[in-house]
Amino acid sequence: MVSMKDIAAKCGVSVATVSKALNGYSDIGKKKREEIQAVAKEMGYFPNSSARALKTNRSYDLGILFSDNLHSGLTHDYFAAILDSFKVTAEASGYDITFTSMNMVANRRMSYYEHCRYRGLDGVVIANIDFTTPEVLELVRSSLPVVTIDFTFDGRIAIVSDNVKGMKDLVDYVCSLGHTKIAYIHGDENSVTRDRLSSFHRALYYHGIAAPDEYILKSRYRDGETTMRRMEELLSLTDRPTCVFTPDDFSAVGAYHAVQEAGLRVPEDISIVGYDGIPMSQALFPKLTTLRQDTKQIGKKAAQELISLIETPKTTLIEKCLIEGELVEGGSVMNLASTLVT
Amino acid sequence: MVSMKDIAAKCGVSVATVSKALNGYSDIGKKKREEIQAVAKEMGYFPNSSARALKTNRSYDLGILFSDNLHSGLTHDYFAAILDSFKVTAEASGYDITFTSMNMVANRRMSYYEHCRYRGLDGVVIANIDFTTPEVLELVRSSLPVVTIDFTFDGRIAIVSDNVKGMKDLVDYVCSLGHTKIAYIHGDENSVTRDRLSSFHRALYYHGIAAPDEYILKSRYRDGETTMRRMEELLSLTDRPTCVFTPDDFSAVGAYHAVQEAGLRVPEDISIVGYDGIPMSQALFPKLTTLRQDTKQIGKKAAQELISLIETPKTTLIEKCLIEGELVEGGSVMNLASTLVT
DNA sequence: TGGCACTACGAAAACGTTTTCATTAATGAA
DNA sequence: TTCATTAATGAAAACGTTTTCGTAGTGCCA
Repeated sequence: MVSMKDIAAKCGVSVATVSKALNGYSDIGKKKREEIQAVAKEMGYFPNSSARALKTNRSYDLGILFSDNLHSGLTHDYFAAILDSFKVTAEASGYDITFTSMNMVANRRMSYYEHCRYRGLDGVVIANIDFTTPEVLELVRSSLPVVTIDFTFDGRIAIVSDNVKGMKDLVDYVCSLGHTKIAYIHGDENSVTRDRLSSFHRALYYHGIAAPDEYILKSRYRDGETTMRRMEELLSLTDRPTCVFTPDDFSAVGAYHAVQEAGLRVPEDISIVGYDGIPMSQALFPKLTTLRQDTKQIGKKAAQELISLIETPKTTLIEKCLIEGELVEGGSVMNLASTLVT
Repeated sequence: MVSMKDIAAKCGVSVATVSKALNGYSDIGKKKREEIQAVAKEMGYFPNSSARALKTNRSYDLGILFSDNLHSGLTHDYFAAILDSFKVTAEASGYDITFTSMNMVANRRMSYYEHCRYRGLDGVVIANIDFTTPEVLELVRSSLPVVTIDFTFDGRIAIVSDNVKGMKDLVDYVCSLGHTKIAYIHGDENSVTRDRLSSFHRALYYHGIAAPDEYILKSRYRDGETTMRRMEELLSLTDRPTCVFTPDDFSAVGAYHAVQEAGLRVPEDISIVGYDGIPMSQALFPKLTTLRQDTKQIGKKAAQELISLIETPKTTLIEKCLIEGELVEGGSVMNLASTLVT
């Protein structure tokens, strides 16, 4: 590895001069600076991030904390898409990305926070994880720059998909097609679910509709099996809903299954809507009507805010950023209104 | 940040002693060692990876080089699953994972190789990328420990999904169900495609079948649209195949579409098989018959081999590791044999 | 000519480790 | 008691940077 010392020797200057020349300091003569830069390029010099980080306490490396559980972080379409976008934005700003885990180091399991300190990460983005564990709380309460996704902490920047508006849009759409008997199979209890559920009820209320208790069932996110069983329960009701909301696109497939098993059709016999707008949703028959979350924007915004927090903390507003999604009109919701009219 | 110096001061020993005690050297008295370790834990000491890396030239950080193209790396189910498994195995061995990109540093765009040197990565795994670009070749030809996935370089360890056996299994299965008119819409030209295509022809040959030219069409991986159009061409043939192989599960959906648009049914009118075995494939109607690639094993093996290459290079065999997949029997292939018998 | 303000550069310390080698203390043998 | 051996510890250099501060050199003005 060619170091500044080598360049200094070759140019007959000091290491300090090389450092300044390469970093564009103004107190090095133009001629000498250009000579040094030329030699550096010619010798194939590259800085050593460890040495630099050691001295400056800046690593230009961001941590991402995703669920440690096997097969729920990277293989989760929604979060994978966010991560992808986050990565693109961060890299464009000169930052690298490292996964934050609870590795072993020095014969001891490190907590997330300890891991970040160990690696000298400049900041962390947290997503898709149980935000209530002590390890996550330790990290969130630390002095490290942190941005959370789809979860809000006091005094921390949060990038949140606008579930309230998203759900309202879906309800408005479904109602506009004449549905009044609308059920909701929702996901696990958490803040996202709470937002969607209350928005669901409120939006219905504005349309003068109240969903009976037996129309509100609990499943789990990305769990097609459970959602299928809940769907079966709904189908067996004497007063069956005309439209069913599912936790997400993936579990909506379970609902499709249940309908088919019962010898019925989507949307002729019953309508189904999803949530997320992952590519798969538009590969189903019929295409799923769903709410596409703006993963690209969420990831980009998260990176921008985190970097802003790192580089210009004083001028960075600590706030909750709502990112709106977009309704995707598939063919899984029947138009009851036009049926009546015709 | 509490450093070894602080511990040394508190224990009244030298920094060298602290370092050795913490790293379990045998030439520190048991009593003193334990005392130092206790104080370190009490003071919340954690090593500084930058300082350590600077001194030892070992970062315990692995690079992963995935496609830089937006929406084709992380959001690609197959590679996301491999990465997930790689991450789990690497972290269990005390390694962190950093994305390798072509970031800007020191006013210059770094190549992949330069980036690895800059970060002092101990090794890199390369996957899902155009292996023929100069930047990738530079990396592969460098002295860095490298493991490639689904691509073979001379003198480099490669972890490769066994496409030859996988395709053979699929063909054998389909033939065992009585199919003889079998088409293959294959993906872009690359080594994976070549393996599958030649295995397809050879397996058919063993069954005494030769696929006519018009049964071999070219589409692209993960491209439902194009695959749909190819499927339409096949459906319009006077001598239509009874079974069609698609590039992968995702594009198989396009084939499903084409069949439906033509007013036909899968598998009654035409059979379809996919490749990959991603979760989505089992959410289709009917469930797709496909070959599930063992992503968990591929990722795990890649991590194991890479770490072995780093830690014990002399005893590490440079070889191509074939990972077998598993046939997933969905409902998308019609049993022509039993139809005849019954 | 002396004084002053710049400009351009270098010496050296520091960041937190690891590791070599020397040194001291303790132990055992004679 | 003395010498040799082993065990335990520390001093110091080194890794590759950044950054502070000092110092020559230069030009300018009075």
